[in-house]
Amino acid sequence: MELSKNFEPQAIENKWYQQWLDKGYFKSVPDERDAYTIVMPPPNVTGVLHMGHALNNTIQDILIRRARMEGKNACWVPGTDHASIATEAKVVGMLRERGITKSSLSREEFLSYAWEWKEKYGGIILQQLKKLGFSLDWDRTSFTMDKDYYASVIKVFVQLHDKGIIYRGKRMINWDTKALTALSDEEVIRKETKQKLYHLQYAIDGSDEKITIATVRPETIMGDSAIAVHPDDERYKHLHGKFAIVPLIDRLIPIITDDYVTMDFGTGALKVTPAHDMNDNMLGQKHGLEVIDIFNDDGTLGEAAQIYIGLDRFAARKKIVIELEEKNYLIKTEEYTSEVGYSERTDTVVEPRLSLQWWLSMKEISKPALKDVMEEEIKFYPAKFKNLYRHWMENIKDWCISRQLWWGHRIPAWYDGEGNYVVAETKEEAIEKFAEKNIKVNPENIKQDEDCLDTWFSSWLWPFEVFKGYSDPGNKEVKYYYPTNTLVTAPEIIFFWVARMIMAGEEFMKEKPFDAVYFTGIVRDKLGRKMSKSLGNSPDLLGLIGQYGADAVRFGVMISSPAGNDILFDEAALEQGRNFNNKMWNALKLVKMWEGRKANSNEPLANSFALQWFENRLNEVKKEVASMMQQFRLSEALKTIYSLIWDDFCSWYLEWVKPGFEQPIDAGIYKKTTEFFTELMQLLHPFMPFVTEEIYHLLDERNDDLCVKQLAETAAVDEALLQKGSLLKNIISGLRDIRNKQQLKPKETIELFIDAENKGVYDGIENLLSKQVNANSISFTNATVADAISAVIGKDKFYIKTEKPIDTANQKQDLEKELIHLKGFLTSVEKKLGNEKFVANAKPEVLALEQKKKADAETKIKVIEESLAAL
RNA sequence: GGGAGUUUAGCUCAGUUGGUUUAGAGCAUCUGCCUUACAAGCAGAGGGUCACAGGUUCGAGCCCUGUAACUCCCACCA
Repeated sequence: MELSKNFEPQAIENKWYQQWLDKGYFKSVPDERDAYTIVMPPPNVTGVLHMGHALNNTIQDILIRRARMEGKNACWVPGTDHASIATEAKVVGMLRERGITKSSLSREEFLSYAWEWKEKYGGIILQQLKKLGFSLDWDRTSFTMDKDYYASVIKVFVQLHDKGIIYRGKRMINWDTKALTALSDEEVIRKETKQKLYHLQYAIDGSDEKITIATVRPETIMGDSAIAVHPDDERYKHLHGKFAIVPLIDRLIPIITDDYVTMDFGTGALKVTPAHDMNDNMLGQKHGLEVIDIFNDDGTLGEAAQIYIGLDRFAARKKIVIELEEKNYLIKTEEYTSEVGYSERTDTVVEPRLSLQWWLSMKEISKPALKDVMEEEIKFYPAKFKNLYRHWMENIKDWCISRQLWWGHRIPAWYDGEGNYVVAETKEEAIEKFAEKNIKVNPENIKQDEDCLDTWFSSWLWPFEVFKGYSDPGNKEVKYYYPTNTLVTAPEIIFFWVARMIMAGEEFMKEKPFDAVYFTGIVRDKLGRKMSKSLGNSPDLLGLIGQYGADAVRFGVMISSPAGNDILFDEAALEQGRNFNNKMWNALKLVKMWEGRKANSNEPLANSFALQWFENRLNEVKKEVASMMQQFRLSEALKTIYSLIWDDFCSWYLEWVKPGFEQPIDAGIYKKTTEFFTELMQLLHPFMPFVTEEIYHLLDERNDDLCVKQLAETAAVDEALLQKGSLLKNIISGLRDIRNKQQLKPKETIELFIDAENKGVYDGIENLLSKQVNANSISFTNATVADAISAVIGKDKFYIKTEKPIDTANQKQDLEKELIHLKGFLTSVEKKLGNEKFVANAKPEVLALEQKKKADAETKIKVIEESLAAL
């Protein structure tokens, strides 16, 4: 069979993925093996595949494929999140394009559009994930609004309400004036924003005096309920208990004192607007102030504002500033920068306002979850996120879980129209509950809450509810798969999701949801900028897969992704992956070329060192990789395998066993070589599944699939043999360097003389040495060889005779350089050994090592000095 | 304002309880090679007072103190 010049990923990716699916390798059912379970963080149904998904899921696939090859029952569960607010925004946008407004639709009509949208676009991202070869158990695909899942979310709400953990309350919330919904604190992004600090004069009632306050929100003065000053502030002491007059609307407000006020900020006088500021609200409660909400839901000014009614808050600000200035209330404007909260979804400035919402009390429910992580029942990789987690958990606030949206799980609260409500799964149950409370209701008047739940109130159940652990407690599946093994996710959602999953796991399963959390970095461009639509630096992933191949993309994101660090994405890494594919492909071509030329040679031992050395090297790396995988050092594991294949296998081993041009290869060596190749492919397979599967099948067409080939036990490593290999490689490189410096062409042969300290070291490697440095003879000697280039490598002295005249100057320079280095080194070692305290305190093995270093350096110096003298 | 992290070669990073050369890798660079698997390649080389200043120690990239720069998280100074 003729193999193509280069590896062609496009030709084989679909073939293998289809075969893996057809053979059901990714399917998992409980059995007697150990489970290895990962639930995929469900992407939003609005999502399209981007680098973050590629990174995140490649890591999961590596862990899952490795576990599968280790003989575990690997189960990786896919799914999508309904993404309440994000999806609703998309659907509203789609409707707008069709000329339909949400307000013109009934809830049912809107939801049918939303479902239509979800059916059409919601599965795209999962289809895209298949292109990267991810070994997900597709039969288990879940959705946070599947019928059963939906029912569980409702049940959870009722259960927590009955337990008193969920309550309804009017409190300050973050209001999104565009999406027209409340947001949780986590959905508010604080950004430094340039603003203006306006100094406004309020007249004092019954006096000619004025008091000046500073504010960044002059449009809220109509909502003012007081002016607060510090009780000890001498400037204002005479005003305590007096009233000020709000400009433009001439309302009287009291001047109150509170030590919350900072005397040296602004003017030391603060306008208090309890309806539109978290702190002012706190002050308002303390002092029993009136709450005047001057805004409509959409951020325009309402009736209560009295002026500029219907105008947007920012437009109103401009107009009011002009009016205040005209009427001499504005006396100063300062540039001022502070943090302003923006909605994560709509990027509009969040309006703090008092609102009746549903809340989840976090205090008790968070305790076991904090313990899990602090006591390492759940291990975080990297561990630094433990601190972050602890800090958040210890300062946790109640979670606002209601959203004024339709796309999501509708809150199971029922109102009788008379100001009473109950929480129940169905209307029927609600009627019963009303009855229990002795509230007479007319079933016709009972209305369900219009709001739905925060998206995260459903996804926090994900690790067990994908196995129906809540709806069908103790079922076979949840018992087998839960707790899951590893969660792989971005640190950005540690509070949104990770923390809450742990709480839900402990609350509903009485058990942690996973053993370990691996936090990936954020994918940035090569300049370190976050990937974003506006910067246009987000690469077209499907395009890159087409261009470089899925394996190269997987290689590229993994090689530049050390655990816990952000990854700087650079297409060069993909090129490296593609080149790696070709390297392996070409090695395969070489081996396949030998296939027809096998012969039983009488002298297979001639090459036995190469075999033994590589076998040990392979075992050594297998052990290293196993240990790195355990510690989630995936990037390092990949680098190690890469170097094993490229350097040790291709550059050294294959060159050592390679027969001469058109010469036969020993059958035993051929067999061993294909075995090594197979093991390499197996080791690499979790990282690069397609190319390895393809090569594996081409190595031997009788092979079953690599995807499910079980890893064998690793044999012990012979250190001495590895050391001998290193020595041989050093000598070869050293002699090649000399050949380079003497400008010897590859074809020009040399005669090699070795003045060896111990000739035995060269047993079994002489022929490899002569082959690799193109020597037509090797002799051992104890005398100086005339007219030869000399070099010291290791502890031995080498003489090279060639046809060409020797460049002595060059050689002398090299030796002298080496001598200076060695002498410097020797001095440092001697200094150490001359230090009594070192000799007294250092561990014996350290001392012995230093003594050995000294002796070695001394011999080398001696040998080099001899060589120099002979020049 | 509080907290965490980072700072090692041109770039991206290893460096695991302080002791294996006078600090390693990949990429990039330079030199020589179209050598019969691979020029998307081969062979070789150069490149770092480990951010800075002190300290502890026989010995510090690693431990301690301080400084600087950058990054991230949290927080109610209008």
